[in-house]
Amino acid sequence: MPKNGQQKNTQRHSSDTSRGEFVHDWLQGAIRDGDFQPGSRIREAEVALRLGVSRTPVREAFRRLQADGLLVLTPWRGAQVAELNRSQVVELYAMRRVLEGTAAGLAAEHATPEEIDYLFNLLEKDKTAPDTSDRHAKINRQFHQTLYGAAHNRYLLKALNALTDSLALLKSTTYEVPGRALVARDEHVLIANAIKKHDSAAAEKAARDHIETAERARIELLFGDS
Amino acid sequence: MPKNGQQKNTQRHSSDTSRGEFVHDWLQGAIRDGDFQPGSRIREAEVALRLGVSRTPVREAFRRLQADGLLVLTPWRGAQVAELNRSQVVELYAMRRVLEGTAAGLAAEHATPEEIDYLFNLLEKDKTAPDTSDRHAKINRQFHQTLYGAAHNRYLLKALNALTDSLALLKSTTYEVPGRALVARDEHVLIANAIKKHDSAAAEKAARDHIETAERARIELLFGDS
DNA sequence: TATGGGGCTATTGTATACAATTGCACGCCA
DNA sequence: TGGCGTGCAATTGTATACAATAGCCCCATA
Repeated sequence: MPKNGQQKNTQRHSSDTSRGEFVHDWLQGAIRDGDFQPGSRIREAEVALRLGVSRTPVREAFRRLQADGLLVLTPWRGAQVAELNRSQVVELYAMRRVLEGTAAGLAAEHATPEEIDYLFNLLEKDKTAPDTSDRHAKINRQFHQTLYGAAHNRYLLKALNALTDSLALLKSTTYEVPGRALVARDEHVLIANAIKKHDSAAAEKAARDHIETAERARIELLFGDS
Repeated sequence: MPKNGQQKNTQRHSSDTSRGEFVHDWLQGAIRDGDFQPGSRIREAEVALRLGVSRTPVREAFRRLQADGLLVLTPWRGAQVAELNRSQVVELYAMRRVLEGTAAGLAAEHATPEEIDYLFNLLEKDKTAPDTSDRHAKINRQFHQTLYGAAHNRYLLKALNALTDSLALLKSTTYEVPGRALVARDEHVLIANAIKKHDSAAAEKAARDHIETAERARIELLFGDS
């Protein structure tokens, strides 16, 4: 069971969403926030008890999270939070480099003026934000999320969200690496500028480069070598 | 309920897979083969009766298929087979162009000699195969599936499989377009040769071009204009 | 005849009882 | 003392009963 430091909303789902949906969202959030450690086992009955529902909607949520790659279900042994080994992390970043680059390239072609404005808004906010890795990480998420949306391709969006969720299994943030926030901001500026100029190729390259440095920071953080 | 021309294996799932898994696979196959029309409603009870299981495993399968994008579940109204409108088809092919190109590029770097051999094997088989669109479509699937595997990236593989499943919603095959089989074979040869030469850039380009002509054939087939 | 409201039916959402399987602990035997 | 087999407890898989909801049909009324 999660440690539940600041008491996640464990009570009453709004009446217009099904319990299964509610459980799914709760679990997804709990995994994202690191309340469940990767590799740890999650028992249906525990979750059901905790959220005040029966096992049925819990099982449905488990199946969907399995399809999303966040849970590993073994017959008769139930659910474990997925773990990423080194080669998986490498493959994940390889994929992300491609998709993030594609998203930036498409955004350069299809982004609306509002979306572009919002990107620059976030950059401004990032510059003036208090210097905590949490804060930067949050703005970072918004930046990328906006970028994904600006590509206007629902399959790409879905795939990128799936990658982001898997990445959340790594728990720590590359923003914990000293100096990462500044480098990342500069890289974001490059991406945003290319999008504003509708320079698709430049946007794609900038995004790929950005993911590459993020990957290096991540590998450093995780494995302590290059 | 599907028409079930040649009697799909509706009886007894092998005892070592759960009923939920069995139902999931059966439904996935049935949708792929066009036994359920896109947009048509699927009732839990019907499937349960048909496969001789209770509604519980059926619901689990529904949830997973929803996550895969094959079903649309509306609260209190159940499941409908997903439909693709024109913009979705365009977005889907844009995504596929990227991923297929990436897969070919990675395959040029990482394919094993066995995988390369198998690709050429399939090309040979395609050349000598009886000239029915079904046969070509099947070999085509194997070729692409092999290509996906040769990239050796599990996230890419998963994303490509999801796209392929969605594409199957379109039911008809571009191989029904006269002359498509020959063009496709030539394009496959280009891809395979580039992979054999470990020329990543050429492989990527060849694959993207291949998807582009496939898209044109598809649009022609679906909407009757360029 | 058109329209709106009320109840009925079909269908899904949820809970719970029960079956099946696994892993572990304990004890027996070499 | 160590290895193996058996039985039990914990946990998941499945079926089914029941609750809740939405859509439809029918009838009454203007």
